[in-house]
Amino acid sequence: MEVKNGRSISTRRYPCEKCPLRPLPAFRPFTSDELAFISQFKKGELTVAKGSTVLIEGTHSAHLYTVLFGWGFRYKLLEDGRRQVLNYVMPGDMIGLQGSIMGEMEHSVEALSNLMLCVFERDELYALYRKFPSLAFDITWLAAREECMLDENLLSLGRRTALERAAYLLAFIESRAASVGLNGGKSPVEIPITQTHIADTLGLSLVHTNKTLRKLANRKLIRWLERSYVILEPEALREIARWSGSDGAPRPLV
Amino acid sequence: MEVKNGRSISTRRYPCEKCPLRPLPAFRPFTSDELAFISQFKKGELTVAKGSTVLIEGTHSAHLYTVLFGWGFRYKLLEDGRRQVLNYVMPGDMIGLQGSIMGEMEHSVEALSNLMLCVFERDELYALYRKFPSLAFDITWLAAREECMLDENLLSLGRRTALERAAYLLAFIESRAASVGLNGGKSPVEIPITQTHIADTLGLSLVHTNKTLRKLANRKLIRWLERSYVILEPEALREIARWSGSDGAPRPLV
DNA sequence: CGTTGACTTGACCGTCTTCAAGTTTAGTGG
DNA sequence: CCACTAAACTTGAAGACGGTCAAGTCAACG
Repeated sequence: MEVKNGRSISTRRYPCEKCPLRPLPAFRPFTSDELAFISQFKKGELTVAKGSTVLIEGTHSAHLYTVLFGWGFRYKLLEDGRRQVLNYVMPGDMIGLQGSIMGEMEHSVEALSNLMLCVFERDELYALYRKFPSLAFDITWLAAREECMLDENLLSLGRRTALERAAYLLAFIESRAASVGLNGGKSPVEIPITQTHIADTLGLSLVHTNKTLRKLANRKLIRWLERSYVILEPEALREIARWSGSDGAPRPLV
Repeated sequence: MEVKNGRSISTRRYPCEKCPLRPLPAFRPFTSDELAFISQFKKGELTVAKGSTVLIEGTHSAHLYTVLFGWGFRYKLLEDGRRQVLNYVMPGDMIGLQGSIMGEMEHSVEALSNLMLCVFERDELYALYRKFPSLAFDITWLAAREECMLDENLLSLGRRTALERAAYLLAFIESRAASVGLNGGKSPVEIPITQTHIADTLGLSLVHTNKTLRKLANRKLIRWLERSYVILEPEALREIARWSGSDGAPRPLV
């Protein structure tokens, strides 16, 4: 095993046939043909340490990844350092697709926890399109889903108040995390992010974010716990944000 | 010709072989095979009158469109009527893909000018994936491009000031419009939107948007002209927004 | 045991919102 | 052709929401 920059490439501990994600109800069932193709499409596993950067804005990447375990986030920077978190990445999410298709990464990705990724070759993506149209369709599906999430985030930043935004963000992350078993069996989901991350997601200052989260905590909708948030009442948060929630229909997993 | 709700379906005045968009340098060249397939994929043309709604959030659509002429915008609403404009659509942009793939539309689309659309059948999309992997790849390309634009818009809403946001938005629209000849040959691009649209895009109030645009107009970077804005100095706007601009590499057109 | 990163809290200030009252322009019907 | 209306834009004033500044506490870490 090779270790560098908080990254290490391991042998394949999780063959696709024994993928821990695939059996979850959140994902659509796959045919054995599809599974066999994905299995040879997958080149290995990459472990990224908490806090290190997976992909960097402005660079080219020879790889494409799917998250197997852990949390991360996508972000962009302004020249003077202002940072905007665009979305969070969780198990089942593909990262690096935009860079694979358009050439250069337009955003960066950082690990919020230790992260395990399935590694694919960018150069083989086109072969997938030629040989497995159903998987190609799935990849477009994933891109459309990401677009949907970004649309909702834009609505949030543009038109929701600070309290609504915070409620939306936490309810949103909770629902995604719960659907892929990120709570690890425990019922209230625990999100490993700092208030700085939340502030950079909501487009608010750190100070104001702190005061806003306190309001939610005072109402006992969330709880603070050693550098992470626990979501106690996702339903109440959704109501504050006036968010109906996402549909939860099974989605593809590549 | 049938007319209903400001919509009319015409015979095919623009066969794909004589597509006015395709020769533009903004689009990648296509093989004759691809062109032939797209030509039979296209079912007709739809004309939508300025101000009418093309697609509605929460509904299912049997169609998928590509914009041939004109301007429009995608938006989402909050229950109480707050509106967020997500992005603008211009010639060469595909609309309704998200709904075609995921079933239900998660946003609405409205025409800013009279709009002419190429109409495709949602049900034939999968056949395209089976028969023309190169076009399937192109569709993913377009989805990735949309994602890129949304990321930049999120950065803008979250981390740019009102003046920077306005400058970014106008420079952004200008560069997209210019690349597809929406200026109609005239050098400064004229954007047919109201200040209400701009406000709903920037996440600002109408009053503050008005005052912010005035600052840009006072510096002679933009000019107001009969219910539309003229962009005089895109370069200066980009500098205010600290935006480097998009790459301008040829993109696919389906 | 000093340093660092994360969180907290209060005070003050400015950007942006809201309210209110206008003007101008385009469209409509008498 | 003109009065009427609605939509879009404009402007000023007051106030709220959120930002910035400053000075803390606390836990983890070498």
